[in-house]
Amino acid sequence: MPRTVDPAKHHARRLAIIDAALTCFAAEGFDRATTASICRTAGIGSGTFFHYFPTKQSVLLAILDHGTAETADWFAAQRERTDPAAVIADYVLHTADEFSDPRVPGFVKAVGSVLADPDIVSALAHDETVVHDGLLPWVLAAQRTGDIRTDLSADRLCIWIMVVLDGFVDRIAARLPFDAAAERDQLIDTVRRLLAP
Amino acid sequence: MPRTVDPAKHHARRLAIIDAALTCFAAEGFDRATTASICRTAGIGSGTFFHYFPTKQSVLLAILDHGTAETADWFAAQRERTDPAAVIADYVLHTADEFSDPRVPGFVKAVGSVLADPDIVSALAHDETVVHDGLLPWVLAAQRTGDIRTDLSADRLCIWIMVVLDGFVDRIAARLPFDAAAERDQLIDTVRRLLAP
Amino acid sequence: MPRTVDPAKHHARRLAIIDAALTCFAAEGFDRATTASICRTAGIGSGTFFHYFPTKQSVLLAILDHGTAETADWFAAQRERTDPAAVIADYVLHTADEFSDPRVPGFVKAVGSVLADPDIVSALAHDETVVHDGLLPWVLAAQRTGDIRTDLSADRLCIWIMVVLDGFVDRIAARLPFDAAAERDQLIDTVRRLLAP
Amino acid sequence: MPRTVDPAKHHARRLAIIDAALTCFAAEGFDRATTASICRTAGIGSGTFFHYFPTKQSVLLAILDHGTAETADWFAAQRERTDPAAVIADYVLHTADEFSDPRVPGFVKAVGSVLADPDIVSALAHDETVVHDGLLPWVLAAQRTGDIRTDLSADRLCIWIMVVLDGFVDRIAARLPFDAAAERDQLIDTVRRLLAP
DNA sequence: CATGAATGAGTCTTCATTCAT
DNA sequence: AATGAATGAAGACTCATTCAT
Repeated sequence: MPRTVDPAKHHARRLAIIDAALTCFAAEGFDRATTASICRTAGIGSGTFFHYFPTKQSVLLAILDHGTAETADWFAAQRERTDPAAVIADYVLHTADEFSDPRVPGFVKAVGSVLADPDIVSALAHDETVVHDGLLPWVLAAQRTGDIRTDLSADRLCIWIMVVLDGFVDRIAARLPFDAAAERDQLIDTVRRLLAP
Repeated sequence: MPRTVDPAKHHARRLAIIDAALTCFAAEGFDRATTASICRTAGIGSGTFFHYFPTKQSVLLAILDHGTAETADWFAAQRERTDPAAVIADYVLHTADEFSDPRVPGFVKAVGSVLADPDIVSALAHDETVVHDGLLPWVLAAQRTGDIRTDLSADRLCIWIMVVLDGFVDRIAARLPFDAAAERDQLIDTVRRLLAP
Repeated sequence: MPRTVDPAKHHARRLAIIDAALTCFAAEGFDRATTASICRTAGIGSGTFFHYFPTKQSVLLAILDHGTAETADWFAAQRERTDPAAVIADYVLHTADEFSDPRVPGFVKAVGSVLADPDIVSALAHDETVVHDGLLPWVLAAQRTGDIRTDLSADRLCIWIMVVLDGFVDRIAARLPFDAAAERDQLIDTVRRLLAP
Repeated sequence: MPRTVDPAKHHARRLAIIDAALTCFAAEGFDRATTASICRTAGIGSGTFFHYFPTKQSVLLAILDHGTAETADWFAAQRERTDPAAVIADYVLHTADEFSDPRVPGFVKAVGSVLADPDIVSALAHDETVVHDGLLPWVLAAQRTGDIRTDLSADRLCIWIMVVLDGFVDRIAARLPFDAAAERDQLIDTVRRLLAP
């Protein structure tokens, strides 16, 4: 049965390429990362790369989609929880932990240089939506319980949480003397101060 | 025996090229902005460009140096002031206002994609230092007067102010529904919450 | 102990690939037609293609051989006829009819772009020879009966008939306002004028 | 005055590239001729090529335009002549002579493989129009003087002249034993027979 | 036999940079 | 000083072909 050689293998290799591309984009930026270097990192030939992805840009989109899906999964896993403020705090910490993959901050910067591309922008917008929509019910609930301030709409509070998280990742990416682990506490404290009634 | 026909003209043209490059980098990112497009924007020939700057990268450095110098000037101008908390707040607002030049957020993103370059990193580090050193005495003074918290070192407070500012500029650059003018108040409030004793 | 599961099936599939290749070459030219598109047209996998033909070029040769064989068959079928002038005229019309397969003119053009290849040139030369040798006895006979001119050698008359036919197919391939059906009469008249004593 | 370095030089080099491309296309066909080989033939760097022509295809168009312009010039030069039949005969011989450039027949074949491209088709259509419109008044005049047949419209006679010329060039391109010089007389005789009343 | 995933040589094209004028 | 023509290194992507299953 020589139909599809092995769907699992196909999927695994696709993931391997995505992973290699993430590494390269993070280390060199989108434009400077060559498909050749991605192939070298993934241990494949250039033909294989283009067998899985039609363009260099399309791997970037695949990475973003992958991240968005993971975020959605995370929020789905919280569905049964009852303490909204804790969920919000956990999300902040969860995000901070994701940044402990040393490639993530570099990757975030890399994406910044492709914001001219409408496909990328729309993928990012979708990701923002998923985060925002994931956070919103908990923020609303926390406002209802009086755990957090109500002078700002839940919508804007979500956005400002994301502002602080963005600043945090930027700082890590800058690789200045900034101990991400040590500052984790400060991050959660800052968000708490932001949300305090 | 005048060497250069007109040193003032030389300086003016240099600034014009820097400005054109800022426009192009902001709009297209560093790698995608071509020297040709910078020349077109500046209304000069490519030969002229390389007469003023040896490489494309060198204009980027010039832009960064220019920004750093302006920051230094701003802090120098505050030297006589007496209310440290107000100076800090003014710096935050001053920075937010700089972002009202629609090119700045785009430019910040553009720089993010060149962080592999040591010259750029060192220029950015210098800029950080200038901000940090500009802010530090006022933060120390404000701590001394009891206006702001003292549970965190002045050094780390400076960094966290910059975290929030970085997140703010990211959000503007993302061009999401984020009204920079309207959120200015929220920005200063967030910094106030961050610094509150 | 049958070697191939079914020799007839093998032959049929070979023909199907030849036909698909003819379609693709005609529509896109030899270089621009990809083996992938031939496979798609034939409804087979790329592996199968190379199972039947060792190279893309070899299918082209197979198409040419196929056409040459058909021409030889046509002439073989006339062997018993007695009116040489009519056979010549019929050949002209037969050729014109072959061009009514809309792929033929395009295919002829496609072949034109591979004339650098010695194998192709020799296949074409063989085809020319078959036409020439098929035509020659009838032209000689017609000269003997006085039906056509004798101031030119039979050999050169054959060639000039082919010149006119070539021009005709070119014109069809150009898809200019040239109604092949309507011009059939004109074609036969032109050949008649060419051959008139 | 360093404005335009030298328009004459620019034009000369453009022509040199066109000439080199003609050589390569004729020898290898459009698709197989690489821009690299054109550059080598023209003795320039690849950058220079793309400084003069935006794409490989655009040189092909330039060659076609060049040929069309020469045809138009030829007809313009005949404007004062009074013997229409002689002008027609001269055009046929003029065209045959053009084919004595050994590259022309190969080039004509090369063009055949790009007929999928609308830009090429439209350039060819324009060329056809120029020939047709150049020939038409003389054919009409020759019909009026009774020098040539009138049972076919002047329009169709023009087309059939082109059919014979096309067949002639094909034959030369095939490089079969076909002595173009010797067959020149036969060509003009064939056209005469075609046009005879 | 039939398949399609894997390959890498080869192509067109871009663009920072040089230099004669 | 200012220009823009010339350059060639480098990169994304295509596609004929191979081979394990």
